[in-house]
Amino acid sequence: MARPADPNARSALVAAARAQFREHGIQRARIEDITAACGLSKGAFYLHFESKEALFTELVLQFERQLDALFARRTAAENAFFSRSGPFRSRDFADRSARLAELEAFQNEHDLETLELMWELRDVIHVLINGCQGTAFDGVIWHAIDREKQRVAEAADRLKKFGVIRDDVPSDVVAMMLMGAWVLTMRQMVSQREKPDFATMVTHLNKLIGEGLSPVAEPRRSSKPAARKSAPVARRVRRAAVL
Amino acid sequence: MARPADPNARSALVAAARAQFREHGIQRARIEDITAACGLSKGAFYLHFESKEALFTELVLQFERQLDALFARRTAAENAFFSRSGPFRSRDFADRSARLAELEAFQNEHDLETLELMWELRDVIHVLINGCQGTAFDGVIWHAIDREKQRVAEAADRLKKFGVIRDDVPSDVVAMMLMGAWVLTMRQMVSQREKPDFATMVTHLNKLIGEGLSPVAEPRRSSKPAARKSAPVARRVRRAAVL
DNA sequence: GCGGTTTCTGACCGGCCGTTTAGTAATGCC
DNA sequence: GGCATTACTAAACGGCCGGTCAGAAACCGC
Repeated sequence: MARPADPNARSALVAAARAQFREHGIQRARIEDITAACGLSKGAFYLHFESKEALFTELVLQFERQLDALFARRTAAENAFFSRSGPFRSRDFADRSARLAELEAFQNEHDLETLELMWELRDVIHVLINGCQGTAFDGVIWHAIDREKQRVAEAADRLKKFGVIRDDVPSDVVAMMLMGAWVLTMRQMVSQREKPDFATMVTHLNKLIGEGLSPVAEPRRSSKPAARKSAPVARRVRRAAVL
Repeated sequence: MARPADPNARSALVAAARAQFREHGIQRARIEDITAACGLSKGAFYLHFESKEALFTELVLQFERQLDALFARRTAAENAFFSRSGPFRSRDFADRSARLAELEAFQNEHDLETLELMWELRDVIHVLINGCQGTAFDGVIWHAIDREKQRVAEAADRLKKFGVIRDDVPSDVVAMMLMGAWVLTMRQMVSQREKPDFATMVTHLNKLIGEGLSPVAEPRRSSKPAARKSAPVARRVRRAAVL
């Protein structure tokens, strides 16, 4: 054998690199700063990594793999739910409620898992949002967000068909709001030292969206002036857009 | 006199620079590419601009000035509205509606103006979001977004106090959704050739938020089981978070 | 056409930084 | 301790590109 390598040099370099990337972006992060932070010389970097980009690629791939896995699981769960749950025609209120509670439960769980991943890799995400224009990673994060946005929009469409949510608000607007809030959440994470309370955040977010989406009582049709027998289950005051 | 300068060289350079910035970010945009796109030589750039950064600074300042102006006008309008409109205690439904309609009207108008500005400078915004980490412009756009977010949150707080919107959803969550949708809208603009239909987008966005925020009928208090005489103005089904 | 003036060119400089490499230090084994 | 082997260092290399400047070109008034 011979001189053994510092066993934690590599992970130290990764950590230091993440800090530098977060601070300066990929382009302006300097190798020498990364190695200096670990008490190593510039050249030592290349004992562990092919290049600066290779290191970052590693981080991004890790992020993408985990995100893909989450996405796949969530999509599968949604598909299973909708096919198993059938067309929701049931008038049985208890049944509907139970089904919706199930949907809510696993969506919430997936939300939290996703937020956890984002927290773990928040510095990488920050770079992917802010500091990779013109690099090979340009657009990676937005691609993921668009995919997620589309998933939400499709879920909204399905729920519309089942009459679970109102159909006079375009699904892509709904998706845009929901995912937009996620983007701002991601953005905030970077400067936070403590992990925020994701659970209540998700709850509030979904509450607001969910209730904004609940179906409106049908408007009186002037062409069909027949008196309704039963009161509508839900009534809603017309509310102005005031923000 | 002498040889006259090309009268539209400067504006051509600005246009070419914007395209390059949009494509590659500030750092990687090359002076030579900018000038070449105008049929000029590298040196010519410096006849018109101090430096690459100076050119971009000019664009950013233009953006900030206009955004500041819009923000100031909007804040002033809101303050005027709330102080003039008083504490909204009136039970007069017609009066309330008229006031809210007024609020809605000018918020809508300001939204559209702001979107127009963003469309105009969408390439600059794109760089401010994606391509300026570690530069002097790092955070500029997020600062503006945070300011706007805070404005929305404060407006929501005021409306809560007046009982116009429900108070069980945190104002900052509301603001996050609304501004998040704006961020995604900005993001989308970059790749769009045609100006999208801002008016209906704003309408849908505000409708969804507005109605998600409309006050819920008071829950029955078990401690005060006295029968209510009049039906509540608004009732809402509990809706699960399903996206 | 000519002189004077301003515009514009493009070769050049210089710094920065990623990457390489020749050399040195540390370590294990005998 | 000596040797083989591997880890690590630091100086040097080289490409890239922002910025400069000496000179060429264009233009005006005459």
